[in-house]
Amino acid sequence: MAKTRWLTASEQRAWRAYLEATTLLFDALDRQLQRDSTMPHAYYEILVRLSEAPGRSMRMSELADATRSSRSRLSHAVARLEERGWLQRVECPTDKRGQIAGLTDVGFAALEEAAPGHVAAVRRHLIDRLTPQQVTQLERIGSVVVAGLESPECRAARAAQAADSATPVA
Amino acid sequence: MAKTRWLTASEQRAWRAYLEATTLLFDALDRQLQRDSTMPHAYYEILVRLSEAPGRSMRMSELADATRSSRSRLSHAVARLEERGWLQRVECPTDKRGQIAGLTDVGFAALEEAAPGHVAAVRRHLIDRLTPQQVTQLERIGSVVVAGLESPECRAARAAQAADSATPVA
DNA sequence: CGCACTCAGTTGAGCGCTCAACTACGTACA
DNA sequence: TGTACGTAGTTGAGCGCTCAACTGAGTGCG
Repeated sequence: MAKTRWLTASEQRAWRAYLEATTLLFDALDRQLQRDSTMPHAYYEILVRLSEAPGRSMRMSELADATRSSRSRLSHAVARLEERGWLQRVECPTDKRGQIAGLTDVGFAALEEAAPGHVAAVRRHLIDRLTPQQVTQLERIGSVVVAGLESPECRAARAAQAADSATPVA
Repeated sequence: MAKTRWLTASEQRAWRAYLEATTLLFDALDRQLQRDSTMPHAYYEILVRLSEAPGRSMRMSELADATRSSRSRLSHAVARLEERGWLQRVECPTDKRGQIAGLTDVGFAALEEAAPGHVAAVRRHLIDRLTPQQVTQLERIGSVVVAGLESPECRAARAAQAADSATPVA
């Protein structure tokens, strides 16, 4: 193991600014959605992705990938959303292991009601505070980071838990 | 209520890239810390702030501000950390309402052991993927957002819950 | 002083998330 | 065809966080 490369002063300023901004921002957005629309942000994301999908429905694993969610998280979340009547699960006709989650009309209405307030909050706290250049910079930075975390070695690391337990002795 | 100003295409790309990057990144960092050092990132932050404070100790509310945490969250977290023997709470001599949280030697040792792996992960997934210009851009963007969310009206909104319940009739 | 108000911090219920284990179906290959 | 492995999704225990309510100490003012 090599000697630790600590962050330089400017790297640390950047990391902390990003960390604090994100903590405050996500907390604020979650609070707004929970207060005005009784859902956490993760649920909102699920509704958005489904609303954009053809037939307003998707396979569970596609939906998990689209929302950057673990399968377990999605499974719990969809169960709760189904209890509310916002989603519905049906079996996949071509693969009996599969489930297809579909947005109901009630769920779509809930999304339509939640969206304006949420978008306003995203603007107020983030987008409208940035210059157009900064908006572009943020997109580039985000894309680079996503690409890195989606690379084969990282996906493997995320699945490692499963791999470990599936390899009892060697 | 004015008509909703939806995000433009480029704003939406930026917001989603940032959102996805942050979701993946924070999940990865949390997993790494939990796996290698048995603590969530929020606990790590508490240890870091205390380790940097004079006497390795701070008032609870200062610590809450420094970590961008709610008082409730901090209170729960400090209780858990105290159970592990990493922190210790003592009464404030000048204000009997106050508590001072101090890092123990065991807690400091836990931080020293966790830090290299965590910093390496921050580098691997974020800092080392960015150009020096992007590091600077990220700092500027983060600072602007933090400033906005720390402004009077936003602090008020965060405290509104307390204010509401403290005003039974009006 | 006495009373109302504010501030510091804690508490417990409820909920979403993680982890690990599990079921059940699909696939490859001898 | 059988067996071993991979894939899709679910489940429950445990834990951290939020919200609201609470205790108890400081503060302002008649």
